[in-house]
Amino acid sequence: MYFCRKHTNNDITRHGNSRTDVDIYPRSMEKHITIKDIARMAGVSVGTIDRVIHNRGRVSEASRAAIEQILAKIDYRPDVHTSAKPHRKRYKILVTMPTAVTGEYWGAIQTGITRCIREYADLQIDCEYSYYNQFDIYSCRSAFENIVNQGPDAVVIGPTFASETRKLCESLGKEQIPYVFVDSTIEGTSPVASFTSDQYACGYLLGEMTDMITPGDGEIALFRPERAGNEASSNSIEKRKGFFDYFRLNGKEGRHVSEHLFSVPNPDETERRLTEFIHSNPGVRGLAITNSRGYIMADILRKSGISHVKIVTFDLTTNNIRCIREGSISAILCQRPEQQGYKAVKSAIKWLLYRQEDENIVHLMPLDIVVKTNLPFYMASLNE
Amino acid sequence: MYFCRKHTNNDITRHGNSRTDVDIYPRSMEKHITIKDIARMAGVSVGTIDRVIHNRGRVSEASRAAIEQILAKIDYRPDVHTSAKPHRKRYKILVTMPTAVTGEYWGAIQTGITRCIREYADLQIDCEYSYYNQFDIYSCRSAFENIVNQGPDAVVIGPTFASETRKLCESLGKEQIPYVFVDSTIEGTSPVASFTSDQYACGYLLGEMTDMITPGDGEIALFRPERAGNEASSNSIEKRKGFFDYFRLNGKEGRHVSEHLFSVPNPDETERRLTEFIHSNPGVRGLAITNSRGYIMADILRKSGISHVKIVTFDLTTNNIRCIREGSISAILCQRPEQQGYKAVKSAIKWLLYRQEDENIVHLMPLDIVVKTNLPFYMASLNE
DNA sequence: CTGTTAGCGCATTCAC
DNA sequence: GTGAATGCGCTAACAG
Repeated sequence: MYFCRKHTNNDITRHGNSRTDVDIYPRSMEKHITIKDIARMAGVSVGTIDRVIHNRGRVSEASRAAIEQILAKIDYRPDVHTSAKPHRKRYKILVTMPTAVTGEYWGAIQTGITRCIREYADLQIDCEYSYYNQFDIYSCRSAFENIVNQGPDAVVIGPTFASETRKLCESLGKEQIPYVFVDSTIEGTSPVASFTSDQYACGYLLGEMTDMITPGDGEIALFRPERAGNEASSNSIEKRKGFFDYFRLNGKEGRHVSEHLFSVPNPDETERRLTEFIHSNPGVRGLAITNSRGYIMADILRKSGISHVKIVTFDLTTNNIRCIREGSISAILCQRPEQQGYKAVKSAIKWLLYRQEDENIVHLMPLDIVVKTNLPFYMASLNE
Repeated sequence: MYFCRKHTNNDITRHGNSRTDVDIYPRSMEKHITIKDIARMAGVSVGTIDRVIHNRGRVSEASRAAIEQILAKIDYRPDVHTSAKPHRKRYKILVTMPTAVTGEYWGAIQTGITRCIREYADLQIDCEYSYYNQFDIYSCRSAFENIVNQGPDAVVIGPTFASETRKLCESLGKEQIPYVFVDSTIEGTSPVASFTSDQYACGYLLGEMTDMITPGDGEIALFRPERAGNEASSNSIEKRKGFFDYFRLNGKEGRHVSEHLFSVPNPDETERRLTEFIHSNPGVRGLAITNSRGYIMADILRKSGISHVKIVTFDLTTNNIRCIREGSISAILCQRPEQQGYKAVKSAIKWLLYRQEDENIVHLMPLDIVVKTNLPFYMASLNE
């Protein structure tokens, strides 16, 4: 593949009363070079150019060398739009991830995915989904086992179980099928790109925000989900580390910070334990929750008539949105799941069309801080 | 113009072990309808179709009616990529705004603009700039007077002076030249789109954030720039209103909030007055600045050895970035200037190419909250 | 191995 | 008023 991209030789021009300290801006005045031009330069036909550009073989070494020569010199960029047309190929992108529920995390990722597919509707792209139960490794395995034989041109993976994912990636690698990750990335694989966020930083920011908004002398409690049986996810561990590092590295040892587990599948017990905790620790003024379940805490506190405890949690889910509007949650940290989905598909498409890979494989999403006032604007921007 | 867009009749399909609560996702399986198809249906030639689609006239009423009939029924969307080719037209987009300085607000807007131009480099688009001095109405006037005679196909306007801008828009309107606004929008004009943020909400959020991070009993001081001579900008007024409304509408009357002016062109006096203010008001724990000059306050306080005062300001300028890294500024509120520039150009291009206007003219940007921890991720995302 | 050519969807002459 | 023909940049099928 030989798609040279030289952004360096844009001419720099000033006009009229223009003044600026911003150095360069492209004016794209140069004539766009076509394969026809290259053919003329090389003294061969367009067919030959096409063959060497796409490594289709059946080209003499002499021609190939000559053509690669000038290809290296010039700034040839194929007109991707006209080139997509002729061969009439439909690309099939397969998405496999935990079941997407509207208003929850994976639902947001899916929203971004569909938006991207829609935006590229001109191109012939099919998108199919294969969901699995993120709490059931067997469900994941059976989903993953059926990926390759569906003959996708590219796969978007929302991973949960590392070993299963690695196995899938290995099969995809053998078949030369490109794949991208959303939400998290798995070591020992070779994705075209992955869109995720720095979990340690998430935890650190959780610490910073909770510290910021919890009145000076108030105690802080960290709540982490209790994983049924198996070990905590690595995400959760990283977050925890970041959270405590914030206090440790910023001279906040004076702040009283405690740590607790809560059970997602068992809300009754959580309610009982939290209520008891709050009553026996009246000095607590800030609650930090490492996942999206902050609304559970908020609802419990509201039912108990407690309003002096600040809550910080993750993800703009329907319930969290409700709570931040009510004022029962103070801040929500978001990792732009829509954008993750959108960008994942976009990078897959770019790879399929132009074999164009990003210079960086891992894309860390920004960590957004959403409070009551900027919520509506933030939400409006998600659909754009 | 007759570019129907019906996203409604996408077929909805489920595959394999797919399960979801997210209702629709487009699969774009349908054959793409071409003008050839329409010609066949209408029993005319493609030329005729083209004429009615583009209102070029020279079509019998009978044909026109028949064609519009089926046009209304079907979901015809022109293949924008191939359609842009043939006429080989270069579009010239003219950008006029206050002088852009790297690392400051308008520099960020320009960054977004150039990024968009670069992204659409396939299309033949020239971009030229005409800067003016935002503090000098004559400079603005002379820049604006030279816009129309440069023969732009579209104009991006970063307005400062309302009346000058209105005059410019009027000329553009006469010439049928489309224009879009960045940063703020001017009443009484008809832009294709405008990208701005809700200034009242900015002020309100400034209030909320300052309140959140200023310890319970600390006093808060609002600082607004003093405009030399002329009245305060409407942006500034809106922000001020939002700021005080936050405290008023959220039962925060107990909080002591004072208001002050500072002079941008006269830093010495500002330093003197601020130092005096801080010393004579030892109860102050939070400073809210309605523009990007928070770093000035931060630097003054740092020089005075004062570290117990939180500062909240606007815009990710070089100086503010430095201060937030140092810890002398606690939070920065951003209105995504890069995205404003990017989207402004994008909407201009879309209009030029497809006459496609957004359903909403005014696009309110999200208000981002940047603190020390999420700063690096936020900055990294700006170039994507 | 290589050149030629027929499309792709659209806009634009240019005859009729 | 209308249709046929040409070109845009590229791929792919087909002759040599």
